[in-house]
Amino acid sequence: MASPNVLTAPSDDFPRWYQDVVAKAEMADNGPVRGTMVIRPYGYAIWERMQAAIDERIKLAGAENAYFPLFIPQSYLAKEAEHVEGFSPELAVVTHAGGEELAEPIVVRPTSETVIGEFMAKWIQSHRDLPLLLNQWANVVRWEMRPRLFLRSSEFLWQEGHTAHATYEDASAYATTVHRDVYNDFLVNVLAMASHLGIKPPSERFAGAINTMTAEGIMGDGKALQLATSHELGQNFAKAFDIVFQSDEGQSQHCWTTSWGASTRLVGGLIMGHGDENGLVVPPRLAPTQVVLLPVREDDELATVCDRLAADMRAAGVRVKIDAGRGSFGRRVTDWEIKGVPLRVEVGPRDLANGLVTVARRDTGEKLPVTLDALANVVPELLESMQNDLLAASRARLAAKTTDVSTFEEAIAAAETGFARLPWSIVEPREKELKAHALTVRCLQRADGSIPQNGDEPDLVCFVARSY
RNA sequence: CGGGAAGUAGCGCAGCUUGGCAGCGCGCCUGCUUUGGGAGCAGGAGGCCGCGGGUUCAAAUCCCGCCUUCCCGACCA
Repeated sequence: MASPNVLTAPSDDFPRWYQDVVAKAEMADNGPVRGTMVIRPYGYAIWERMQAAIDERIKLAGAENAYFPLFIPQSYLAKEAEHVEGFSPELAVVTHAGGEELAEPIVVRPTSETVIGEFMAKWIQSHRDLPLLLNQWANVVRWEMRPRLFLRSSEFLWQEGHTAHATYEDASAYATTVHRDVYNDFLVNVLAMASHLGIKPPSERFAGAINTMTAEGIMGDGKALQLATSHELGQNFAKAFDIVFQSDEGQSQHCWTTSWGASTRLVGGLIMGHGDENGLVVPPRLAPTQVVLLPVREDDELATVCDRLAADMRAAGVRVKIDAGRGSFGRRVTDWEIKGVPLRVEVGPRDLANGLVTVARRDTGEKLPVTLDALANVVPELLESMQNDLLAASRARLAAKTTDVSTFEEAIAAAETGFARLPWSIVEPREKELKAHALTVRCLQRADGSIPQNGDEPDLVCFVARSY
């Protein structure tokens, strides 16, 4: 595969490998202000495809896109006690504007529950206005002490959904639907990433929520990464912002609200979840470029063949790029491997003499000869197999890195390399002790693996791990 | 924000101890030869030595402050 010294080996120094991939796959650069991120075209193309896939699912779940302001009056944050307490340390606050000190400081949104709550209160009058299902794609700012590209930046991009419902049951069911049909469906069917779905213990809950659902993935170094979250906010924000409706019996009642989000952190999850010693591995359904055609040298005949093959594949719905004459063959191979393009088609005179090209899979490195005429039929099948194999590999990795244990001490040992799964009743009284080992309870599940309604259910199991 | 390390060409680094011409490898540009796993030769361009102040005849080098990056903690999508 790639020559040594192109990338740091992940087994050697995982954080350095991650940075190498981000830099050499041309995903992102650090911005000039600490914690800020410049997302480069290739990284942004991946994010755009994530956005499209998530947005499609959000709309299928019935939510509509809208946009709320970046600037929020500081007083709004203060209306919900837990919310302001949770976010205060991370806020960026504007005190001066227009050359003058502001009478009331303005907060740069860390999340939009408060400002959206204010407008939900205005828009909702009747039970007929419910449910109100909103989503926005936006940037948010949460000041970070220890930033890392994509994983933790002071400004990041995300979608945040905000909904209001007439009853607890409706709100809870909707949050669960989003978690399963938007997030998990995206993770499984597009990102090809297996995760543990569950609820957060109270200590890890979103500030102001009564329940937080999470999808916890496993990274190449055995650390957990929260890939998406959905919150039931109960009536906390409805009471703080007077989001009330008249029921069909004429009673004034507070709504039940939810919020849910997934961010550019998913790009970090993609890198660390699927990447290998040769760089990024992008699942075919996500990949901005699914196939790269590489003529082995600059040559008119090879170029003609590449053009024809590209046209054939595009007609079959495949996203194709041709990379000719940009340096040596080996260099181009390595560059596209680092970028994780699923399939590479090598076009050279030796194969062509036999009517063939060579197709190489990024995930397995496997190469196979394919006839020119068959390529446009074979490629979609290969892409589909690779998509399925990546998901299977992710599931196998998650299973291999999840260890069932039965004591607190065993959990601490097992969490060195991944998830430790054990009864919540064993961990709950000693949860604070985990901190000393840099561990947290990532989520709670029912014994059958399903998502609990709340943390009060008996016989829950928990997953303990190191995390990002 | 606490502890540690570091910032010199696009990237990786040497030079700093003992102050005295700004260096190396890769990349980049031009030309030629090449191209089936990071090509070769020749020529060339590229620097506020992180920023600001101080010491000195003289600072990449010594001193002070700040900024940024990386690692380990505390906080988090």
